[in-house]
Amino acid sequence: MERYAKEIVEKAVRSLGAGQVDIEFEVPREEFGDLATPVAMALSKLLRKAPRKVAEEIVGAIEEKEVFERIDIAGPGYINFAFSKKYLISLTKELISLKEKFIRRDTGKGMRVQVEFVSANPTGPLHLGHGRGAAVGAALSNLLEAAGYSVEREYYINDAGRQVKLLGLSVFAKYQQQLGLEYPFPEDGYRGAYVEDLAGKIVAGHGSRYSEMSFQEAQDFFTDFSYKEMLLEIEKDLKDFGIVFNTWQSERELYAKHEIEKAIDDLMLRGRTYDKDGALWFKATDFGDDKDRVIRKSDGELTYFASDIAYHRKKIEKGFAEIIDIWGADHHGYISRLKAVIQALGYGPEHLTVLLVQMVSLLRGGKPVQMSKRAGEFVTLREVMDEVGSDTAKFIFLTRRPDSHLEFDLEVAKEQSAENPVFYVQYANARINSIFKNAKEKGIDVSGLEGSDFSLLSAGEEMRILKKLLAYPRVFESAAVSHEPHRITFYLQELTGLFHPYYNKYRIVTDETELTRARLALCEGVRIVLKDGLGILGLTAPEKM
RNA sequence: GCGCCUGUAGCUCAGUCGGAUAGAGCAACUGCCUUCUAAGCAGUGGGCCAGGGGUUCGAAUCCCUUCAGGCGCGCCA
Repeated sequence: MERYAKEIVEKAVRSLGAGQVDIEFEVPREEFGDLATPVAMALSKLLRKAPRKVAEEIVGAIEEKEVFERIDIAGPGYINFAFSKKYLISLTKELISLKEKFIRRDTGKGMRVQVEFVSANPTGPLHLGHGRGAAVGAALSNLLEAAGYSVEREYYINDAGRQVKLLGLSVFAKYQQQLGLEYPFPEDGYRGAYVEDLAGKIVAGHGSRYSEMSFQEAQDFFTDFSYKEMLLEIEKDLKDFGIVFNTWQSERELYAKHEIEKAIDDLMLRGRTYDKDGALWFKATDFGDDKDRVIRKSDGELTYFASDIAYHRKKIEKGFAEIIDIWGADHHGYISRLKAVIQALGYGPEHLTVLLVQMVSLLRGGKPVQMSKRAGEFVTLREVMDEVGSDTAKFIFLTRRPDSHLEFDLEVAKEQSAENPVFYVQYANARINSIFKNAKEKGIDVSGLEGSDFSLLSAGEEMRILKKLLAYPRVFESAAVSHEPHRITFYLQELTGLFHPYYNKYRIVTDETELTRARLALCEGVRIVLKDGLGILGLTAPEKM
């Protein structure tokens, strides 16, 4: 509904000869109307006329008067629009018959986008911070896909570095110890209970077969076994959390397919590297990074950054129009060097978007829970899923801006469970479902509701719901372009915040068949939008609660 | 020391790229179930938008600065 209003106002402004102006709309407080624009105030300086005078001229130039019930000039120079009921009804009918097609404008036009998220090292189970990244990444992917982009959801597996080897060593040490042998546990080894479990599995499966070996001899087996087990667990956790990936990119594979050398050669050919002190450096400072970065150390080992270069080069080669990386905020220092890589490879820095998801501090009953993967102290995503439920956890993650710090109090999340906003939203869907069931039992025809007589909807609550429904495309669109799924979450709470009181005050299914059908149509609209929003957020839409 | 993020109701958080009287949930208190689901509804209270300067018709929002919290600054991964 905003799109059309915008065209109308744009036309009017143009006819005043004001040239190209970006027309902003906002949704004002109800008594002012449905849409408002401060454009006259912005123009007043340009045209050197009083804002209210400009507003009058704009209003005078508007031709499509029948769309609006009234157009007012108010305050310092706002133009407030109130749509005519007839226009609102025609749009609502479209919503009900066209469903998603009405909601979505094809902004993406099939452009390919990759969203990489979670990408936790397979050296331990996923913890709560990964859960936040997963919820946000999945929701963003869904959002972009719905907006017409072709989205690839990728998980990058760090299966090549020192960390997985350290996991292997940790398990090896526990294995020896479980067999009653002396073996020093590595200083900075992984200490979680899952390391014992991995060792136990090897003892159970292979007995003392590796007890006489040095780690040197056994490391391939221990490392591979351990990280692959962890990866299986991670995959299962994500699956149970309702997160789907399309591709899993292994770091080892980059090595195996010589992608690393190719990438380094590429940068060398482009003249973006140099040798110093026996090491190979990338000239990150050419593209605004603070310092140059080492690709190959003087001992010949490649750095982790070398893999990152190859990995991002591969993303580019796959031909994505935009690459989105979702990282924990503790990695923010790496943005500039990777943007430098993108540019060194000949692309604009905007080709890569890094979305930072801020840290999650975990509390239990107001007291902080220390999180350290190495020390084995952490609360896993699995535990949180079991304790508070996936939908609740996701909802908590998705009611915050990704870049705001999050305090996740397990006790509060559990206590609130009964009163949790997620249920409030889902409950509306269940309720509507129940209403339809009731209507069918009473023998009411619930098909072809877009053809019902909407003019029978006269209550203020009904018009308010209707307008809220029609505002959804705007919310959806803005959430997609700004990469902020949480806007959907808040919107759904507002929508259901209108629906529940309405339900409570009015009876939907009555003896008056036509009125019933009109109200059912309104419910149908709510249901369409609710399901769409919940789906994007990756939440279930239960039919019964 | 430098860089990034954050500071809004008792708590957890929104605030539509500068707009009208700053919002929601939770917590607290008072009422509502013979009627489509009470995971609901009606109502009450609650704020120097961390502090201070500036920019302009107009600032929670932009700039400067101070304070507080978090994170990051390796030939680590």
